[in-house]
Amino acid sequence: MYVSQEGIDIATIRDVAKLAGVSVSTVSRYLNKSGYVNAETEQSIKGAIDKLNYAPNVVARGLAGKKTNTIALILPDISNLFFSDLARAVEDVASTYGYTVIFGNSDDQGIKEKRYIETLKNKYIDGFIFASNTFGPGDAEKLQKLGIPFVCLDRGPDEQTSGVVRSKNREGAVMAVQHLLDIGCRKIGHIYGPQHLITAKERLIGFEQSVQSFDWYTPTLLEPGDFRIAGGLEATERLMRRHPDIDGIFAGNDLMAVGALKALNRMGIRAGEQVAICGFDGIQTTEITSPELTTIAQPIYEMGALISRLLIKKIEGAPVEDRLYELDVKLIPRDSTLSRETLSLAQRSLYEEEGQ
Amino acid sequence: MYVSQEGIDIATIRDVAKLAGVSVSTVSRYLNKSGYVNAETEQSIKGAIDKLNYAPNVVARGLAGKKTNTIALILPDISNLFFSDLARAVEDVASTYGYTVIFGNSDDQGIKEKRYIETLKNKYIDGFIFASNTFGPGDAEKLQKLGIPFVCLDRGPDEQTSGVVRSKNREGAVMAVQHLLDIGCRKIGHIYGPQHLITAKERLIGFEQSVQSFDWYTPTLLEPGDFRIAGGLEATERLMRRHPDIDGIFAGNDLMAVGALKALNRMGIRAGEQVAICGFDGIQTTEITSPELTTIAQPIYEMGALISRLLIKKIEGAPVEDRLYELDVKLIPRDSTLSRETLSLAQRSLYEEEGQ
DNA sequence: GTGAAACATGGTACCGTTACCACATGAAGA
DNA sequence: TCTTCATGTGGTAACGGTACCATGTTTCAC
Repeated sequence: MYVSQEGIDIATIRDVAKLAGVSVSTVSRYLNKSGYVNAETEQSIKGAIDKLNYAPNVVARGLAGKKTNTIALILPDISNLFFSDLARAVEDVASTYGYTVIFGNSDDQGIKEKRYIETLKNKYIDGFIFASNTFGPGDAEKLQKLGIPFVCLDRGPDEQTSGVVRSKNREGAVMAVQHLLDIGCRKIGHIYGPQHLITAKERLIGFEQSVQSFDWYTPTLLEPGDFRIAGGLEATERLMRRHPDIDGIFAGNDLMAVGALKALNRMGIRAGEQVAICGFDGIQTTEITSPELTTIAQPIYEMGALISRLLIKKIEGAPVEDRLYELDVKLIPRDSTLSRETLSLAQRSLYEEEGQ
Repeated sequence: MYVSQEGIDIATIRDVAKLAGVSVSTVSRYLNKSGYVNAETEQSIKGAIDKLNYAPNVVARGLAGKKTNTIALILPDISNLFFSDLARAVEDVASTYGYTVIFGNSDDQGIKEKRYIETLKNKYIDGFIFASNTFGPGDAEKLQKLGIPFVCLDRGPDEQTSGVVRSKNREGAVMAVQHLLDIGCRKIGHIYGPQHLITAKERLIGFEQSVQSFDWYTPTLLEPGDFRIAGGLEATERLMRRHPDIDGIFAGNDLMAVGALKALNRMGIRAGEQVAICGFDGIQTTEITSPELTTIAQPIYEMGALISRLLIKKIEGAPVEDRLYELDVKLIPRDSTLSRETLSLAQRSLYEEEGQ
């Protein structure tokens, strides 16, 4: 059975003041560099702090100053590869600036999200990062009223009211199609994600933009998916049944691309050779499949780093433009999109690697 | 540029008291159910709270009562699949009990871990979960002195001083070997993880235990890896070069098993048919490879749920045994370990699925 | 009828900081 | 000499709760 020890009392600012022979005000000024402190006094305070191993109580500070050096990261699901990468970046940056990160899983349910906002607002959280898709104008207004800064991933509650970080989804889709065309694809299908997600929508638009002028293009080359493996798998099956002559698939995200890979595998179709596959996101998993997945990589880490830096700047009152920050995506060609040339190249590099 | 709005002042307990026509003490008693409150009084307090949309300030509560309803989860790296799954479970349970979760990435560096402890102890964190491998007796003693409860994943600072949750690693290794033998393997290698990790050590012991009586066994069938994909890949290459007749590999964790798969693939060896592979952990990724990976699955979610439930019980003073909680692992046979029989079974199920 | 126990409520000193104001000193400029 | 201002320090009321103590009223058993 657990028995709390307690007892050990931690030094307070009063203890420091007493030991240093000054007032708490002076110690406080020293700690916050918020006023005059004589050089000698400073030394004796420093000594007292060392001797007592004193560290300011952040809770008391929080109460007095309404600032807790804590930010909240609300995302759909931390166990989702994309978001755990993002979380890592956010925490890295936050801890550099002396902030602590609280996370919450919304499962894209508005109620859960609101619950986090409620709970955390009276914990004096300094700011929020929303990577969740259910964050709406109502929530934004509430936070604004409370004076709590926030930034959003992918989509803001409405343009211009908050910083939004996302990557160039439309442009990425165009790159994907171009790449598929480059390697020789002549009939490309697209598995698109849930259209309430701006990322999915933009990628679909980019795809349509790129292919509509081709005579092989028909809207039945579009197939809905759910941004998950299973959805990608089923969508691919439907798509291939409808258009057995497809030679390229652009999946709206990597997980669906993995599903597509599985589907082709089951159907006995060689992915990368008979049908090329290109995903979107650049999650770690794309390196694990075989063939490895070609993908349009979002700079996930950079996005996380940028978004938390933006938030911290807002919190600390630095000038921050409340606008859309669109980051570049990058094509990472791998074996799931082999052209005749790249095929031979890939094989050559394979030999080289074996020779090491 | 961001301009904090502030202004909107939140109702305090004093506002509630005034509106309800009672004293703050009475409201406080009502809120905490910590004393007598008349039924009528209760109603008017309830009314006032509703009208003012009052919610207690957790920071003030924290200062007064040294309890913040916040726990910290210190893990090596949130972007690691295993730990993000774990984090999900921890947060799920914690939020059920009204707790908020702070996370920190230690990268298995003791210094970072200590830094988190320092930072968080004066945030009046209620308790710690350490999933990090650098948590030592010194840290434990410090927390104990401070009266801050903690629990550990996999390994405690020393037996009996804290709750430790892990799974049956040794037993799992035995299961893995048995499975490989069952499907017909006659020469099995093992890629073991870093031996300062108790999980890696136990799995190695389990492996040795299971194979040492066979005449084909020789210590050169053991190969070190780093618990990551690259390490597993290289280890497999070394292993296969040394023993080209190996027909089964037990990798110390799933990531290394993925590496092994990649290595075999490069060498032109059909994983699952010529050489069987079994991993350990049960991370999501094992379903993504092809062939899909057989693995000894740890009950990751249950482990996370249990560990946070233990911590919360400790925090709330409920009786908790400070002991080792060992959870069962489970063999998940997949295509990377096909026996002749299972091979035919697998193919049959494949046809069935296609027929759907 | 009386004392004890249960019920009900209010006052206020903390919890550990910060922010503001008051005050003192010495140097510089008019 | 008298302001003015930079420097340096201390006192203390917040911040928003909780917890303890004091005070009063009922209720009820003996």
